[in-house]
Amino acid sequence: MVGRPRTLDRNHALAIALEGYWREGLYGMSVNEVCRRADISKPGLYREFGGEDGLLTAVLQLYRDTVLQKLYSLLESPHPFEVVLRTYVNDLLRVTGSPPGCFLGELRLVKYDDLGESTRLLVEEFAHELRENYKRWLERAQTNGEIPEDLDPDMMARHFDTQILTAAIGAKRGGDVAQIKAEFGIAMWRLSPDLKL
Amino acid sequence: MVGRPRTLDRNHALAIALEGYWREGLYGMSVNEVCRRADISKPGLYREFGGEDGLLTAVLQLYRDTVLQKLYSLLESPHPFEVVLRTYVNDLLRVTGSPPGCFLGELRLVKYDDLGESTRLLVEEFAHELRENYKRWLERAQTNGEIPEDLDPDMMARHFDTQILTAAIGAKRGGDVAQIKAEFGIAMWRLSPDLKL
DNA sequence: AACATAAAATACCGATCGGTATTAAACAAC
DNA sequence: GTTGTTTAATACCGATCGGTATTTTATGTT
Repeated sequence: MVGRPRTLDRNHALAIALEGYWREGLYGMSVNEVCRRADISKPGLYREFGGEDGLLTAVLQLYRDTVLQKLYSLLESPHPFEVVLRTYVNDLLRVTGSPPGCFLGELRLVKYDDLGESTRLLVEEFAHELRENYKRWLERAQTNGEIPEDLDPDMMARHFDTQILTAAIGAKRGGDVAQIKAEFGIAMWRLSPDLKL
Repeated sequence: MVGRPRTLDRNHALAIALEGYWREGLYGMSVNEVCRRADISKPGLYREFGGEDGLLTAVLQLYRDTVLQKLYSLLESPHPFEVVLRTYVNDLLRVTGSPPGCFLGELRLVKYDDLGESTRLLVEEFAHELRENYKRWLERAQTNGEIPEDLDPDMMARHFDTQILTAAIGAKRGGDVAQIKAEFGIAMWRLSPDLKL
């Protein structure tokens, strides 16, 4: 038995939702607004995603599988530490194309109760995954003698994570890119005193 | 001619509002909630403060005249750089008493259009004032030879401001204080390599 | 053509938001 | 005690939120 053919384009809706939540933030978007922009009905969205929590988990998965995966491959590349770091920061602060800032990072900053349970769990998981990638990258740099070896990798990973998030926030707020880079360079002094961004 | 005697306690309402906005954030409070907690009527609040914009400017002024002023005096104290820095960070990360985090810092992170015009201007003014205090303090430390002298004071002030804000965000989110201090120490390496917090 | 099915869209739900019109109450002056 | 003035409190406004009950529409099956 078949019913009325579906016209809802899930991938298109997800792309619209990601763009919206990424650019406007959790408090700047709403399921109503997503429906408006994606030109779908609200019951359609709820049938497809179950609710805002389900929508956000799907959106976050999309973000991970597209944006974050590329960062992970960059971190695994065999290029020198400083080259990878420079590329990473420049990718982060690039204004063209996708919205500025880090979508995952923004979700990590919202209040606990403002995320649904599934979304909150996924945010935790992806944040951990991101830090683990940082850690592996920094450990390799240590064994290559590119950064000091007397620092705990976990410590460095958390520090790098924090500073990247800080830079992303600055970029999102429209801060001067040169200024953000300069501050990032100072904060990275312990790891890479001669860093040129 | 005199009318009905006023029962609205402006200072009490302001204290309640500051506590609320500081602890719950802009998106976690509302004028309705302030009225509920302070046990005042909504028209009363609007007569006294004009609206949410007016309420927030008054609240922000109260924050500056109480919390920030104490930090300014600390920054002007004749104690050694590291002593002041240690006290400053410990005050910031102390959990007891007032809400965690920095109220001004949180307002600086909300989206542009989510603040009324007066509040936005005051946030800008107080953020500038704070950075100027940082700058004067750091310049004195430079002339005293306590921190490197080859760094631009404006640059250092912005860096310090950013890192303090980052630490405050971490504290507000209930992060481990020792961890936050450790990260702050790494970020401050350029200014004070032997910093003990 | 009649029917079952599944997705579509309209229209609604209660709650909350920032803000206000309106009415009730407490005082001084007369 | 009546009047004028000022404040307080109740009750409301339109908009928006996340979420849903209900109805319409488009298909395949019989």
